[in-house]
Amino acid sequence: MNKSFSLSLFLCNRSRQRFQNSSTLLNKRVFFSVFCCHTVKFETVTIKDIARALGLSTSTVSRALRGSYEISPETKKLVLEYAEKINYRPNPIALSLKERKSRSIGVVVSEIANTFFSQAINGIESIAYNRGYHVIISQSHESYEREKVTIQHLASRSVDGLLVSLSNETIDLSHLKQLHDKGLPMVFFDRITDEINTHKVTANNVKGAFDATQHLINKGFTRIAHITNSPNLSITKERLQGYQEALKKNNLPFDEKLVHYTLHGGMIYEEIQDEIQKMFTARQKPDAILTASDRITTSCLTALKAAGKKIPDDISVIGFTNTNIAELFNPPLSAVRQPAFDMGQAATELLISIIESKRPVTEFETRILDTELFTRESSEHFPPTT
Amino acid sequence: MNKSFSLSLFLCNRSRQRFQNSSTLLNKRVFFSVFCCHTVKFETVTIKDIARALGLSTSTVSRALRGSYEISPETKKLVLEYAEKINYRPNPIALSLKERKSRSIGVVVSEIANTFFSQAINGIESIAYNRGYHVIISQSHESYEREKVTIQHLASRSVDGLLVSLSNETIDLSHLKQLHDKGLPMVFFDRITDEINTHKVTANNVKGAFDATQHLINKGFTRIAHITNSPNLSITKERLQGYQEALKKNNLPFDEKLVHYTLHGGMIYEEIQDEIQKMFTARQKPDAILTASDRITTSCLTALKAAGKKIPDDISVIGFTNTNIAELFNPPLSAVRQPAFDMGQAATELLISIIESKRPVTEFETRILDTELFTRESSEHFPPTT
DNA sequence: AGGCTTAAAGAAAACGATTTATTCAAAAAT
DNA sequence: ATTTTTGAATAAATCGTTTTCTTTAAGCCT
Repeated sequence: MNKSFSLSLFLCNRSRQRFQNSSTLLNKRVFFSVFCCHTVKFETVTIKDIARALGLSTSTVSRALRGSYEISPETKKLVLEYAEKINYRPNPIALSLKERKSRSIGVVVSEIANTFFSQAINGIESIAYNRGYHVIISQSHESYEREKVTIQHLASRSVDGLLVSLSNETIDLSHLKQLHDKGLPMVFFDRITDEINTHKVTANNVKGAFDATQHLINKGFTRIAHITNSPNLSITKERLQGYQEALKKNNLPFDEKLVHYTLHGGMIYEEIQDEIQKMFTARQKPDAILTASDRITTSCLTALKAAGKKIPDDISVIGFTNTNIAELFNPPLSAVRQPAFDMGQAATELLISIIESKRPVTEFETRILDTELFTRESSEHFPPTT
Repeated sequence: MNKSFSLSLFLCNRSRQRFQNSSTLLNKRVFFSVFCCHTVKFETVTIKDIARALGLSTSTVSRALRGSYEISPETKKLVLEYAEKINYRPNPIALSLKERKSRSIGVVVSEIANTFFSQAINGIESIAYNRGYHVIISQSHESYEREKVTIQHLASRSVDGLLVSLSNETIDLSHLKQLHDKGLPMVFFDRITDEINTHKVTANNVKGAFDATQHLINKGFTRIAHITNSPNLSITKERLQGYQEALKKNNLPFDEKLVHYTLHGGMIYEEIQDEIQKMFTARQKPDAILTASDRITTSCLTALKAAGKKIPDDISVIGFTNTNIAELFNPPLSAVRQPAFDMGQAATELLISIIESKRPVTEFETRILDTELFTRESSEHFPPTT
């Protein structure tokens, strides 16, 4: 009695819903629009369907599905079996609304097509998927504007946290500060900032640059140029510091003119080309170059080749890059490699720890992971200085 | 004045479109809901707050925000001004629940750290973000199991459509067929299939391989090996076909032993190394190699170098790859380049057209985009055959 | 003046799930 | 024999919006 009543009520609701959908169409083919209402939809099974089919209430079904002690074993079995049979999957959107979280994290990097970032993303993904989070990747393409837009995009309540590596152009951090103040969990990696107090993960750039510079000095180079990102970035400052420390330790003078900043991190080839040009028309030419990032390194090699410069005969090169084909270059490229995968993993673990923390997190850490130096032919000295 | 209102309204609508949600498997959910029920929450302003503050009903506020004619100009102004003041942003999750779509699309590729795919993703992103869709990228790492899991993950009602490039291992397509039958829009790109009737985007692999082979033949090579992906993939068949057609056209015999399949697409270095080994221990050694993908190409070059083979003196190489530093290789690498960015764009446009179609789409197209051939030193013949 | 239209706003249902509060027997305790 | 407890299920509120259905009051006709 009661049962049949609720059934008919349900049917009533169903048909009303269909009607409502159809009315959004401009024409009046009501009967047809039942089948192709508005945009075509993916048909899904809900908890209501199970409840109706078994003559139970939605609350009972919900509890049965999650094994609540309040439900009798027989009912549980019934529900679980039927759910399995009709391949029921909870609607994650409804869950998100209820629980006020989306189980997704946003990642903002300058470019995917960059060996460092794509490896870091693999690290991020490896942790996130295991912990049940989706990863939404977006690129700033080294533009402050695009970074702002894309972060706004992600943040409008659709991600539970953010993994950020700042763009070359970014100076003002208010777009991030605002979100951070509102309580959106975020972790910075690689290109970090002092202005926001949260977890951070970075490579030991000071040591990486120091080691690379020391290596060049050991090989006998004395006028070492440094082509680097924009001065805004943390990695720029850290790498410059390592470079300077190595010079100082070896009593070599620091010449500002040997430091070339590129505001787009090698994304604009002409920018690098110009710097190479300047380098070779200067009165005092460098004998080696330390490049500060993946893109800068490859653009620089391309520009040197275009300018007809031979490596290492005319000039030596060592670069920060995560390519795994440095060996195949002509000549094989000496490189400082960052632990990209591990950095991505560490950043994601830290982020999820904030997201899932039961109380506001106030103690933050900055993890610094070691780089690796690979010396190959591109940093040889001709003639060798034994 | 008026202008600023319509602007804020516009921003409102835009942000509303951007949304993504998570999907989780039933059993996992249980664990997490227990685990993080008191997590710190991102404070947010809702339509209710506005209604309460202004002494209006939520329906009035909702209508005012979207400029309904039913609301008086004064009320509209009041609401819009207040919404602007407290920085109201519609909750995309609630919208998704209501509209039954997430405005997000899922992308499944084998690897991000692959020049072809990262460029294709740039193309995908460029269209998707303009149309107000989030992009969720996931990787199969060439594994059938991971492809299945990740697609299930994406599909459990959290994405509006899927952009798929199949893994090397995939033979059985039932995981995709099932979703397709249920009405989930999907478009295949690069590694496509005949078994599912939908839009597809691919490079002209037949012509690409034909041109590359013809180029090698023109240079005087007669025993051309082909190292390629698993025989399951469409691209494998197409490239093999182009290769065979070129041989046939030039009256060269087709030798099956010269075709080397790799089941993991170069992801496992040893696999390539073994094939190279076989190649050079065979009775009849090849004089040139056509490699069929980015990873295979680089792994192959690494293996040749490790085996002490000089290119092009000992053997010539031309490969499918989208790297933009082919010039920097030793020697500069001849390459067939796919229009990755354009392919990503085309696939995304087609997918969104299905998603937003008012009626079920039954007519599908397969777009075939031309490849480009770049000849460099790696495919020279020594001594030259004039 | 009574009936009709219309403008403007509010109430309530809906999206799909969870959860608190409630009901209703039957069993246990007084 | 009445009250209390318990087991098992349901009703209803909630999450934030949209949208259909009502209501209210003012303005307009005869």
